[in-house]
Amino acid sequence: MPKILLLDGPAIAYRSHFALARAGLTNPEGKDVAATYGYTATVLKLLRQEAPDYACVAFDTEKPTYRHELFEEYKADRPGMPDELADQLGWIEDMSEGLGMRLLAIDGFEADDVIATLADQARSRGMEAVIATGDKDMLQLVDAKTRVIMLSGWGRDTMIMDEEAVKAKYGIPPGLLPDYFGLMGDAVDNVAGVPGIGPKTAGKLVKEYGNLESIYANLAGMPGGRVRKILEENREVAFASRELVTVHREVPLPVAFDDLKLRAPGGEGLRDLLRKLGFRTLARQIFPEGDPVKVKPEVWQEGSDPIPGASKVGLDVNLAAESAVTSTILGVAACLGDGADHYFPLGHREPGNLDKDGLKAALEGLVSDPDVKKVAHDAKRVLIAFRRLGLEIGEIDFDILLAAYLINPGRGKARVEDIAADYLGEFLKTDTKRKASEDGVTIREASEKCCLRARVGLRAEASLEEELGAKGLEKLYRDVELPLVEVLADMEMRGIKVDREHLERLSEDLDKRVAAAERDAYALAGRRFNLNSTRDVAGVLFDEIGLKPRKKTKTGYSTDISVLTELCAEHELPRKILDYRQTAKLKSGHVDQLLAFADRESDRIHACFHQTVTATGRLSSSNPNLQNVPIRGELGTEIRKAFIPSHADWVLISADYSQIELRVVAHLSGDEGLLEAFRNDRDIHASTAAFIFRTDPDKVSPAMRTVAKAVNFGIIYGMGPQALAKNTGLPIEEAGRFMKEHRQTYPGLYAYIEESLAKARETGYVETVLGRKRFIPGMARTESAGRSAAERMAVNTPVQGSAADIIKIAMLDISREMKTGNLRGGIVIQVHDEILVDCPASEESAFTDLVRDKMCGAYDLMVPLKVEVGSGKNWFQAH
DNA sequence: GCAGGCACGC
DNA sequence: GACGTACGTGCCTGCT
Repeated sequence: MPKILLLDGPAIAYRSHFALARAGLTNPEGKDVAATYGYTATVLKLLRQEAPDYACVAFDTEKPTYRHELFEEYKADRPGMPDELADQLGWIEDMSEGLGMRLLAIDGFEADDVIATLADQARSRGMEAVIATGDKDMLQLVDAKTRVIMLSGWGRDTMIMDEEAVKAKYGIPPGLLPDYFGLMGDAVDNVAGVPGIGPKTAGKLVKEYGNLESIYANLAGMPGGRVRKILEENREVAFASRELVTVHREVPLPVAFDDLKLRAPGGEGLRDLLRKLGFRTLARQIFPEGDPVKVKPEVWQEGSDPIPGASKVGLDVNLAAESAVTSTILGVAACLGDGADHYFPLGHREPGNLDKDGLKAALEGLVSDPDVKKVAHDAKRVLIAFRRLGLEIGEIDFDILLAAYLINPGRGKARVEDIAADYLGEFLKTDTKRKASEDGVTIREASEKCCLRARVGLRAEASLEEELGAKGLEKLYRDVELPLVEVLADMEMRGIKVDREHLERLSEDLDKRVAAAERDAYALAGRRFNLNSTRDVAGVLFDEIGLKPRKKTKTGYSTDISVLTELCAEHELPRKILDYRQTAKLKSGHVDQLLAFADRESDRIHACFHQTVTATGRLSSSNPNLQNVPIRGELGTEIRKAFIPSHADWVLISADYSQIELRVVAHLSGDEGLLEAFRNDRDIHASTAAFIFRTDPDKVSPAMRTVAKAVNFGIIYGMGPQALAKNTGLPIEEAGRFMKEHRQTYPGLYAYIEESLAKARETGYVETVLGRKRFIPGMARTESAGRSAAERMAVNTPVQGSAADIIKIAMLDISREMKTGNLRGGIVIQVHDEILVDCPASEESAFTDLVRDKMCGAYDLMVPLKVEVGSGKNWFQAH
């Protein structure tokens, strides 16, 4: 007989909290995770013990229930949920879903009612139901096929209550329990009951007469004592109390019963969650362990025996620092499919390895055959290192980092250790006491670590490949992401040249401006203070000068840009602080950064472009970050002028997608109005303004366009009226009105948003045009802020991610054609919707056409893709 | 070494 | 009473 397990979420959570709150269980971040731990352990035990086919966890919502409406005092005396527990609810809910169960929380009803409804549905399907709860009211649901597991204190045995057990305990059948509890009342829930009737009398009455109706029907025949009198006087209370303790069995549920089938635990969210919570033991219970990953590195040296070839090689490079392009290559590990682990010490300082050419030749022999399958964690690093060594390696066939990223992009860069834990059930011990620099690390130590990483690649490849297939990510991986590795490697190695003198001048100039702003600020404040310290700044502004604080942060009063801007009207100092911040930030955060990263000889910056970091599929950049180079204002212009072509007779070409995200929105939603606007190449913001202000397109003022732009933009981020109001300076009601107008202007868009949300709730993920998936935990959260955050991600990700898909295809196409055409120029920077090319002036027109064609033709949307191309002697001019 | 506040980009 | 617009990187402070 199929079985459903119905869990009373709040009951298990509370029980875990009170049992374990003092145990001091914290996660690696130091946050209290006790309740979550207890909850998870309890649920795992129940799942193992009951082995259900279906399962559902019910939670209460923040909204009042019908019981509160019936009865004002209901649960009035009950203290609110303790903060430590409330803070963990999101985890508890995510954990429930991760373990394969559906989460249900229905406004207006309690978890009990949801459970009762499902128990009834199970019964009518001839199914067995097991309810885990701490609430005795639930016992009324017990029958031949429905059992209740009463959870008592932690560590104590739970009591399984079937029909017989209920009769044994209360002396009455489960169906009469509401009458019994109604008469008795319940102090905890503020259910009055009939005063003067306790368990004894209630039990006697119900046993003898049955339900309340029968009791009152027989009142006349009762002996005329105290009991009869109080029953007569409290008829209404008796019935009302019974109603309160009776569970509601017809809660409207948003899911079909079949949706409650128990899924396999897992989902990428679960691994993340377990890691974040630090539940290693529980993780091992859920994801069983594999064979340990062990290596016996053989350090290759002059005179070593030749290495027999292998069909598969796991590779890793040992670098002295982060940057693959610029740091010393200490060594390379090559682990053979079914053979030994080899380490090639190419750059260690230890003596005795002078035959670099011999080492390289041996290494190349292992990898140069294109039929040998090469596996690595972070193929880009390996590719760049091999190129710098001058070794032919061809393509790397599998990148476990990239695969793990596509399987779960929400996690960010997965370390080898993470992948080993998730896909091999192995907790690697790779913690090195010393940093992995060449100082103090012996070749022996380095080879162990490096080979271990390479070996994990070989071991994990199969399950990652399988997972890619299972999630429908194979094509995205093979056709887009893996080939993109080489494109990014090219970009990084090429680097972008900067004008060192220009930057140095700028730095000096900024220095003077910073000093001036500092002087003025001290003068206005009447004393010196630390302008970089928000705490100091707040002290001066709010305590000493007496300006009114606008908003708070966790640690004090906020002094961010919006606050200071507002305060400018009242005092001169905020203006100076803003000046100081802007110039100081630009200097240290941008100008000096660029100078520090520019190669001493070539003046080129070889930033890293990361392919496996963002949750949406975008690239990110670091060392330095070239994707947040200032663009606005005089200083933005000056900084962008520092980015120059690599040679005297070369140029920079910048190509920008125009409104790519809104075009993607038009495509995804198929909204008529948006499609029409883009198909006719209208100014989308002006066009929107005409609609929401109900005016002629040619009568749209710049101010109206700005508002429309903010609304259009906000859609992509799931903005609400408050945010719009703040953005535009409009009153909230007006902002709300424009959003409503917007909704009426683009109904298809809003229908699409609803569909996306529904899909995310149902499947737990959202996807882009190329099928890139992001798992969104928290769509079923009961706490509204947490749920809203999840919903915004669900809406934004397909938009941002599809745009990322498209520009990645364009980069691949540009790169391919560049190579077949033997062009000498190449891509040097990507900034989400912009590609920057550095090429000889003689290739300018070829590149201009190439970039435009490939960017426009990257993907067939329902609207055209528009690209703006410019060129010049620096990045500012090219724009 | 790490969290929080802030600011730059899309 | 908290929250309030997606995705990043990196500076600085101030605490441990």
